[in-house]
Amino acid sequence: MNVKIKSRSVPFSQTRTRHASETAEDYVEAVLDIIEEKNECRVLDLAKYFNVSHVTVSKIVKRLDDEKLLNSNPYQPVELTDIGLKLAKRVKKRHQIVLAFLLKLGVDKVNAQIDSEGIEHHVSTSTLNAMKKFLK
Amino acid sequence: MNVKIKSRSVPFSQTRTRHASETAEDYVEAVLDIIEEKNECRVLDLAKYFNVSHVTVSKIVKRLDDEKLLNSNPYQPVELTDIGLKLAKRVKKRHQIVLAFLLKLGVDKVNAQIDSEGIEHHVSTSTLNAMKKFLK
DNA sequence: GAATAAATGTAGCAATGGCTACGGATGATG
DNA sequence: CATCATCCGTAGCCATTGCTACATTTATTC
Repeated sequence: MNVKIKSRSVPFSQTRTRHASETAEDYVEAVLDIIEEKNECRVLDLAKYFNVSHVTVSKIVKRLDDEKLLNSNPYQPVELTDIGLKLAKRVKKRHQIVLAFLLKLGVDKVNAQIDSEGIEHHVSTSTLNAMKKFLK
Repeated sequence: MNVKIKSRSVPFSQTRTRHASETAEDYVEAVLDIIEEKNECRVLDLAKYFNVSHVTVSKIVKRLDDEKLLNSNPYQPVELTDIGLKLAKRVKKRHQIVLAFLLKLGVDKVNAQIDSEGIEHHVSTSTLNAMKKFLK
């Protein structure tokens, strides 16, 4: 009963674009985290957070500034725009749900932490709701 | 005493490298799927599968050939090496577990299918085991 | 206020994953 | 066996995410 090849109407399309969006989500979430902790977010904070060079951060910040998710001025701390803040809060909430879900599922803290960061970008509303239900 | 920023020992490191590995996993799995269905896997089969141009496939196939995951000769079908086959089977199994898990969790078929493809690359052994347990 | 350390920016390179345009190979079919 | 459609490879472009090396700005400290 040969399994039909999954007709991939959308899934794998535009990998590069999708990765760029994931980066945007990771960055706004990180900026929110860092601001909550230190009251400001510098390029170097992000570089440490993601374990990359400040140059990489600088480029991405520039792009996210263009996309109106961040406000950045030369040699100044990075700030979230209203849009960026909304996105960050949404992403952070989703992240927390995924993490809590994995923990309740029985995954150890370290792996739950790591996996939730990778998984969160690939969770549809449908899956997120199923996770929420499970958590109750 | 302010909450420590999650010490990301490894998680976010080497995003580009990580993405390349995910691509490798996706490709060997796809090759296995396609061979099981049509007895051979051509560049164009992969292009349709991933909804990209044959050029993109061609480049990636070349890289995976260099990495000894595939055997490819000009104008010939793509084949899996022993290493590639092992990887493909492992990936496919993991994929199936994630998919079954999402379905049992109550996610609808369409979203479970899509999400499982994104999630599978970010599932540690620990999380995979928790999913297996849940499935029993 | 000048020197210095720290933080950012800029230039320029590589790898990955996209593409279009074009040319060569293979295989059917007349 | 010549033609032609299909398949595949190559050239060359772009964006993203990495990097090192070097320049500039900001902040501190003497």
